[in-house]
Amino acid sequence: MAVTIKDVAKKAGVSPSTVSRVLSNHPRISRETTRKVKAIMEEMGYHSNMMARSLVSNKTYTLGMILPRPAEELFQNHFFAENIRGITTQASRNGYDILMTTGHSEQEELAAVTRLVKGKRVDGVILLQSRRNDPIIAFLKNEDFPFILIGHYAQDEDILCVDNDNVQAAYDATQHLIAQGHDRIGFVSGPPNLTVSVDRLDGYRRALADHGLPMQPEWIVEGEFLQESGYRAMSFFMNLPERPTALVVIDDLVTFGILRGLTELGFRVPDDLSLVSFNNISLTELSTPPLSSIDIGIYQLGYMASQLLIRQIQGDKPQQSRTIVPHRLIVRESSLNLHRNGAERK
Amino acid sequence: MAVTIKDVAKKAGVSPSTVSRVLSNHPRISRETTRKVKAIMEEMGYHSNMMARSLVSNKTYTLGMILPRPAEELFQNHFFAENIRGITTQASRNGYDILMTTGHSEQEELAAVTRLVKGKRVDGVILLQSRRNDPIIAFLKNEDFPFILIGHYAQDEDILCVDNDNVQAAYDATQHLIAQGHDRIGFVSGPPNLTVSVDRLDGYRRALADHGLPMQPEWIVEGEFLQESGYRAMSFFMNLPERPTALVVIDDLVTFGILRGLTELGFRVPDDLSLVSFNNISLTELSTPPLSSIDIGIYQLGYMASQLLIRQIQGDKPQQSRTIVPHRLIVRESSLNLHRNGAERK
DNA sequence: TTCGTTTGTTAAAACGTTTGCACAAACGGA
DNA sequence: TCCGTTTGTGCAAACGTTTTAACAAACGAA
Repeated sequence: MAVTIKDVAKKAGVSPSTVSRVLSNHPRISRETTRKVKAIMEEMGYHSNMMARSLVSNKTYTLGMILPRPAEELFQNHFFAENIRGITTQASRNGYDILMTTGHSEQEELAAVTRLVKGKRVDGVILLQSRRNDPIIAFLKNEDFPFILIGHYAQDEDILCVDNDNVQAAYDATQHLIAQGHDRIGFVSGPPNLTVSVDRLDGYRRALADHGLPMQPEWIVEGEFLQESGYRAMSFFMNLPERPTALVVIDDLVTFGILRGLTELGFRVPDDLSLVSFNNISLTELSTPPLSSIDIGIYQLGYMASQLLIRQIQGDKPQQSRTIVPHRLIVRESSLNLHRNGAERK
Repeated sequence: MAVTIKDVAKKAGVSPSTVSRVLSNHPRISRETTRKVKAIMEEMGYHSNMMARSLVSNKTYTLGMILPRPAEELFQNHFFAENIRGITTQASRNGYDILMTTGHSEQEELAAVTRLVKGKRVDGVILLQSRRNDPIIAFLKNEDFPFILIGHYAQDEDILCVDNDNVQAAYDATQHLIAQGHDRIGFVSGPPNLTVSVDRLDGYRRALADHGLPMQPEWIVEGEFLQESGYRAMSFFMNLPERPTALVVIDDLVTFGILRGLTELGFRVPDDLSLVSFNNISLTELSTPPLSSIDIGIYQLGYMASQLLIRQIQGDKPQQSRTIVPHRLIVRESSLNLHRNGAERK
């Protein structure tokens, strides 16, 4: 049916091996043969069969990726497109494709990875998130299969990963609010089993401590990466006898929930409550008021992950296992102390 | 290295062919043999090598997908995650994976598809968008390779696709505004070479005609699927001596641009200008005011595309080539005539 | 002239499956 | 008892590559 290496060989009057070597730029092939074979490949419309090729070479030029399951999805959503774009851009630049799968339960996810790895469908795997005691990480590590994690794995710091310095990022956010004159700052966190929640909470605590501000345990609220969590956190805070005047929020989406609640109750941002959150998704600048947010370089996280994984596949072991993508605080109206610039708040 | 069918065969005391048949549930294999072989596969941790398998069977159980290029990206962004989620969910339910590639130019995109198709890496292709005279469509059609388009291709109605009835959707949007008492309705369109722009403009025109409202050519503005386009359209409209009182807008993102501009200039929505747009991305309900939008079922578009493509691959030719995913107008504050309910506008 | 080296090519095995064909054993009807 | 059919299994070819080892030819130095 399709044109094979044999067809080309026959027409060119050479052996299949020669054609294969032309394909892989073997140094021992003469200029004349190369020219002739290439011309005939062109003429016959030859394209090499990837399946046959990778069967023998044991390489697929494909990276695997597990899509997050519905539960975590909302968090990933905005993150997602941008992150994937980074991953695929860099991958394709190196001649790699991306293979995506999903699983509808933790078990199915593991089965999917197993299939990709054991079935030799991919050369490496990119993990978009990790849970505590992640069985997928255990499996990949045990198989000694190349993989990279976006984020990091507190239980094993030896794992190749691309991450932000979330402690510092939260520190910066908190410090920014302090600099605006706030001394009653709350924190809206995410699920406590995610490293990202732990890290950011830590940064918040350190900033308070370094500036001699007291830590109020009731000013720390946990939730999901969902709008509703923000809404709930908002009503909790606004019903306290002693309210915070500013919040550091784990995710922009949560902040949208807070904002909506505040608007409904007639509170104003930043006057009644200042807000800084994380991720800097595109909508933060469209909201009213525009939201201050920490840009964590989502595209770059994906981009670097691809790059480092491909390097590792090609045998280029990186020096350190953790690569940090820099973050940047984008100050917008939601945390600007417009009306009482620098003045202390009563 | 890895466990092969031969290893299993040897240990089970049968031939490789028998093992292979156990794998594919061949009817002629005895219950006893099946049991034994499966036990041994389990014990040895056997997983079949996909490359070898698809080399001979000529099937990959993989669907290909080309990511839209940077230029179109912003439009796709919100669309994207949701759409992909639909595609992969349904694909994985049928045992298919998704292979993604990108190209940085039209030529590279075509090369990528060629590689996937000719290299036998995928069983079918999903196209997320189409341009006029799309060379990819021409190629796939010429190769008689299974593919499906999300959207439709005006130049060839015979192509398998999943689409919305965009004419009707725009009709509904326009009619809704008319029902709110508007008789001066403008339209903000997208790039004129995209079918979606043409269809929606058409629906808008028909609705006006059916209700006896005159068409003002200067009330139709073209742009990109970008915020900035909205901003520009807004200043154009608001500077007209005779302004429209409502707009139908091709995409939610464009509406965000309009909204921002209006807010800057001190205009209010819906009082000074009512707005209805398309796609109903998650942020429409978070904006102030919340935006009326036509929900086009992005997830379902992806879901159906997967399903129909897989059916076609498996030889199940569908009756009609075009499948319509229903749309739904979600009315929110941006088009509700709150203060003068039903009253005619002067 | 001789022989070691370089250059260009090929034959054949291997990668891990699937599948058409052959064949033996078991079965069942006459 | 005989023979046609069904049932269960194995042999070997095929899928389209890559790659090792071998070899012939050309070359160049002694």
